[in-house]
Amino acid sequence: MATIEDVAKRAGVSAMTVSRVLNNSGYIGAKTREKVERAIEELGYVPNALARSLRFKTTHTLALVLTDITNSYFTTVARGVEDMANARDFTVMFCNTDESPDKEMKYLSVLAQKQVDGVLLVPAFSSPDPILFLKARGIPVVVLDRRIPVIEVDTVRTDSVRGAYQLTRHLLDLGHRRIAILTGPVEISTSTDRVAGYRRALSEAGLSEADAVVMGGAYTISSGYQLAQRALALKPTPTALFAGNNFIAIGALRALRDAGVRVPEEMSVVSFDDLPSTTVVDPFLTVVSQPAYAIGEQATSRLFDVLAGRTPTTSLDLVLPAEMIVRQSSGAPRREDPDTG
Amino acid sequence: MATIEDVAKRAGVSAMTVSRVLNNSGYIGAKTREKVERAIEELGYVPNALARSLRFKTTHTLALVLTDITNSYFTTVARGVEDMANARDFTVMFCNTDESPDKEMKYLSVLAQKQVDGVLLVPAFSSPDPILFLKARGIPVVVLDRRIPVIEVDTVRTDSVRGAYQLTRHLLDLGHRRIAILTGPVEISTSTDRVAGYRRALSEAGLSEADAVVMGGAYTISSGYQLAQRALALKPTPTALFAGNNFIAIGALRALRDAGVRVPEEMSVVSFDDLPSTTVVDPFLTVVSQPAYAIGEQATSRLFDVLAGRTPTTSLDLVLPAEMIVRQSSGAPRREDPDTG
DNA sequence: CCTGAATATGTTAACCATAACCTAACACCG
DNA sequence: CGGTGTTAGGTTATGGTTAACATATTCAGG
Repeated sequence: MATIEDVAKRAGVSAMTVSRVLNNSGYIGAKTREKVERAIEELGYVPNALARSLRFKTTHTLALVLTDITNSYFTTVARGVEDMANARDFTVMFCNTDESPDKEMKYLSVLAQKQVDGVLLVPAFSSPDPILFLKARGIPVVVLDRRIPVIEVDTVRTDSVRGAYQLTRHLLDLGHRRIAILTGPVEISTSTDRVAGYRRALSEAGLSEADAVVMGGAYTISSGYQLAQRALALKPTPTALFAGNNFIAIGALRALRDAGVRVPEEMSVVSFDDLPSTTVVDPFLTVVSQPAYAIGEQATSRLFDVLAGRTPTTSLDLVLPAEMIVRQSSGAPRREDPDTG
Repeated sequence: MATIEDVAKRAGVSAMTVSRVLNNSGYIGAKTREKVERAIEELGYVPNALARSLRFKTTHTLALVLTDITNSYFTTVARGVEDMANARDFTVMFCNTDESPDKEMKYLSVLAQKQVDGVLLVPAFSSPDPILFLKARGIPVVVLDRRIPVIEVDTVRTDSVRGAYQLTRHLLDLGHRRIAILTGPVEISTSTDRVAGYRRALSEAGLSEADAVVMGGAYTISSGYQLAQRALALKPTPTALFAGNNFIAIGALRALRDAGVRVPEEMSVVSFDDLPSTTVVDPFLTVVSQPAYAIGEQATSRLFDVLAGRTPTTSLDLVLPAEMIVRQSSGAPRREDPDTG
């Protein structure tokens, strides 16, 4: 790779003159400019961004640290981040933590070393440590998707409470009274928020604490499968299942298929998170759809505000609304005596 | 962010001594080491990778340039790349080109500036220019998914010819004789290869050139929808559709649904690319499944070989086999006089 | 013809980390 | 006790770019 010095030699000028041509700064004679431009062309020179970054203390690079890019929800978030970053001539590094706090910290350390200008973080865990680590090193962070309790940090997320409330309310309106919620890890805010919305809807409908059926597992297909199996074994059996995310929904639907339980005739199913429209011919699942792309965009936009020094005194907690989409997987419960399993 | 000089001052030693502690090189007294380690701890110091990279001419960073991370196939490729890179302590920058050669070149220029150690490229177009650009700057490239004609470059891809042959053969074995292939842009090697495999199967089955129904569009859902509509309007109407990728398959299935054509009773459908198992409850589509994760892994592994100087004289063209999975979307054609539409 | 502003280009130092080289103290040997 | 090797640490220069400063040329106006 040619350096600015190589270009300078070839053009018969000093490196500084080449720099001026490159950055259009200061005075440059017309002939000199031409000579320099020719030399740049001939050598295929591109400036070394490392050297620039070392001087200017900015790398024009962001990092997106998430749990698993393979989850279509995060894929879309990532796309929103990348588009917004690209529009400002930033590039994005991406890192999968697989929900491992260890992997997360390792990545954050590497990212700090690589001097990224900012980090977009989907925390693996509800610990303030990763945030503190970044703040201690002056690296701006925006947390996506999940809340981090205790600590002050910019956050962009979906209104899980309201989304869960809406879905539960929808089921209640259809006549369901025994609704099981199959949710992710209890330590993660999305889980607790969705359970909170679910409980709120139940209590508003006059149901008691005892009517709530909360089953916690992980945000995975296999967990969804197992939770649904356990829900089917309950007496009285729930008439509706509320899946805490798309993976749990897929797992639950498979469990129902394997158990020969028809949806929605024998069991209604609703889910937080839609399935990607690019992989489904005929959307069937009643869902609350998260504004994944917008979350990526908004979080990145906030990060740029912080980078530009446009930082209001208070930290942001941007809560975007989810959209409920009623489809065929939810219907009225079967007409039976509601008190017999 | 603290620098090595800050640490040195705090520990009362020179920067070089700190460097020796960090890299475990040279002699260090036990007390000195302790003092330095304490200072590092207290300041939360992490070494500046930019400065190191500037000296060592390696950034431990790769770039993955692809068309759209939102396509589940590429998401999985990306995951394969990231896992392999992470195992060697490399980070990955990702870039969506949206099949635009312009965007692609802009990204490559930025990546060259940022001194990435290597590029994994899913080319937007069958032009050698991007490869030449990188090679001129001494940046190793591995091309994924698609062939680039004319030029010598390492490539890792699926055996499109054979995969398409298998799918076509499968339809022929079921008794289909009028099979339409709905494919992507004719300039992209995956399209031409899949059409080639399709044609080979037809001709082996004793069908003539005139029996081939090749319809080219784009690798998008809307293109799949339109192509299927046009296929339905043909006389004689095909009895089977071969979708060139997953998006085309989804579009085609939607067109069939909207036209009230049942699959597989009235129309068999097969597809190159599977749909992600994480979004489908009950896989239905007969497909050839690409080893997406392995493609990402293998390509990255090859890149590391090149970086390590383990470069055989000849360039690699690694062609991984696709796996045919027969499901319910393909069946025997309806028993009619095969010569009347 | 001289002065000062405008134009054009070069030199030095800094960003941060470290390889290569250099200095100094000490232990051990004959 | 001088010589030599080991241990422990510092100094300088380098990597590529550019801000700040310095120098040199040109030109207009008095």
